[in-house]
Amino acid sequence: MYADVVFPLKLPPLTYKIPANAPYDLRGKIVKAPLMGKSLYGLVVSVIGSPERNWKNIREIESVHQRFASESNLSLLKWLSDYYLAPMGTALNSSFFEETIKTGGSNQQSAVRIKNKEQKRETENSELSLVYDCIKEKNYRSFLFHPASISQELSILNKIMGEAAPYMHGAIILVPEIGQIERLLPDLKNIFGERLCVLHSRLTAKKRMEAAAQILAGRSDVVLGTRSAVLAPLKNVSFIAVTGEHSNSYKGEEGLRYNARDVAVMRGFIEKSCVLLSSVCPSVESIYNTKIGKYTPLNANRQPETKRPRIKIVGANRTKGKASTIAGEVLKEAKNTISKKGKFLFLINRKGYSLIRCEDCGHTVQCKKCGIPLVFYKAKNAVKCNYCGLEKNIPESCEECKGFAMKPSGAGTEKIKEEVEELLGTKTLLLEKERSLSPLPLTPDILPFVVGTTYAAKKLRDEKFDAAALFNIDQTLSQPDFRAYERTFQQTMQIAGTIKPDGSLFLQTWNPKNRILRFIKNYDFHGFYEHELSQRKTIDYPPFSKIVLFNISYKKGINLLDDIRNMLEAEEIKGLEVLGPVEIPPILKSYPHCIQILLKSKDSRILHSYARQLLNKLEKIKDVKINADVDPLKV
DNA sequence: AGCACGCCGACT
DNA sequence: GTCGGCGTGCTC
Repeated sequence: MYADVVFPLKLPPLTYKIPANAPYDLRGKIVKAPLMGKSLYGLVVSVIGSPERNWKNIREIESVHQRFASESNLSLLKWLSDYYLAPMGTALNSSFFEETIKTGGSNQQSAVRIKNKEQKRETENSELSLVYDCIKEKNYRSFLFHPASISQELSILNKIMGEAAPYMHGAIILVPEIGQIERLLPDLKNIFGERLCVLHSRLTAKKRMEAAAQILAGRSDVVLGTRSAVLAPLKNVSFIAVTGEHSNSYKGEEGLRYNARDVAVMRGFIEKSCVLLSSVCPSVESIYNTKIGKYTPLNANRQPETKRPRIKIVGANRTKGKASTIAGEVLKEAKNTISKKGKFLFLINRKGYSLIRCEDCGHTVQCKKCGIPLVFYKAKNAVKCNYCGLEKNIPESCEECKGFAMKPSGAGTEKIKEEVEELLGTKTLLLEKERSLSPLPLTPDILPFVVGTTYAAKKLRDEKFDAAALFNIDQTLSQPDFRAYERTFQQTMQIAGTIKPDGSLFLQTWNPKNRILRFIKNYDFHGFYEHELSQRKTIDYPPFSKIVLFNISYKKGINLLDDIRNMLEAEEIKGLEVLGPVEIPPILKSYPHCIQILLKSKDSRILHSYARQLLNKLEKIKDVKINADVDPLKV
């Protein structure tokens, strides 16, 4: 008998001989086996009668250890590897396997103690009884809850957890960012006590190991954490919550590029658990999934419309020359706010002072290597590439038309700061990612004006402002990505959430008539989703199709582009659309060239089988690095 | 992940 | 001439 063993390395399962005296049920157990002259821990994923191929030297498993994976865990592992086009070892590596091995693997199972607080139960005739039933009876079902506010989102979650605690066996609660763990921790600690453990990427190796050991030993069966916690090594899972389900943070950009929200749904399906997705601004994709019956909407629990800040669309100053970037109406409101000792937030998603543009031909100075605009920093009197770090003097003449009319154009945080200080006679606090590392010099009581990127908005989430102005909404809307409108809508809703309910949010734009801005202004979720879905349908983009993005990084350009084009054209597959190949700016250092291919199909099986084939072919080419991204966020 | 092999720069 | 840098490839 032979066993397929997966190691936590970038490798597919490897075949080993099972020693005669080995226990019978090896599947899911940890074994020690020789690999490259060393002895390594791996996971048995299947037991087979004979090896798949005649390997020259099949070696024997050295020792058998504790169980790591249940049947469900193995199914999930397999799915992760298939779906995200990664070797199984990569999937295992993301699944707390190393942490388990290093703890020495305590094997004893202590019974889960359930705090059985007798709480008065109002007869629940709301939709929530669907959720409770689903948890109690171990049925798979995914729900989508669209609360009116973050506090409502969290209070529903607490209510469910409190109610279902006695019959919940295994639960995962996901938050998009580490900072949001704090908000849920006290209440969950109160409900679950010792059953609760926290899991996120910034835990020390030791703490992560401790958490893994607690979970594996069955002492912890409720896990609160970020993205990676969706793969917590729980034996049973009866409830998975994904808060802020629209968040981009759930998608990984390296290693196994999984989307924790989608993994949550799949894990729920495999484990027969209740999955609750929630967001104050759900993703278009999730809304679509409620429309096709994949998710069950929870509408009745949405509170009646709460008061929200007024959103005002303001046209940008059209007069050329001396006119300020900040529109008169915004300035007036800012003055008004400061006179009342209120707090005003200026937001612009561009660092530095401005860009440099040729007034003759309209060309913007760009980084030749990265193909993105160079940012002008006034204090340094230099332009800088925020991507590769290149810094140089402002070019005297235009590289396109050779003219000499190079002028600052557009605005960044520095320029807004300069204008605010000049026009309102007040100091401002500049809050940017690199500039002010924690602890923040946060004194908005003294400095009512804060200028920053949207990073500032995140940092200041719990700081309620009387009013805010957003300057770069046109740029966000016009990003060359099919999700640009969705992101703009979500970001703006998020910013609106940081303003007092009776306050105002100003959106300064060159196109006040833009349809998306109307949806935003009116908090018209329904209208926005309908509009966006119809747009996506006409161009056949997600959620009406599935996509996989390939990045092929390579060193020296013999005609790889032509080779790949020929390779793709050789076989045309029905129901599959191939966009590219196109040259794009390099993404890996030491690989000066990059080619991109986008695969798109309505049928995810066609898409995946072709993507896997293509990946195998591309990996055979020498001196290339292939990166496959399934369900990419940025296209 | 580690470990071997291989191809260009610094140097006893 | 060699030593050694890391960049690349392989592991049943």
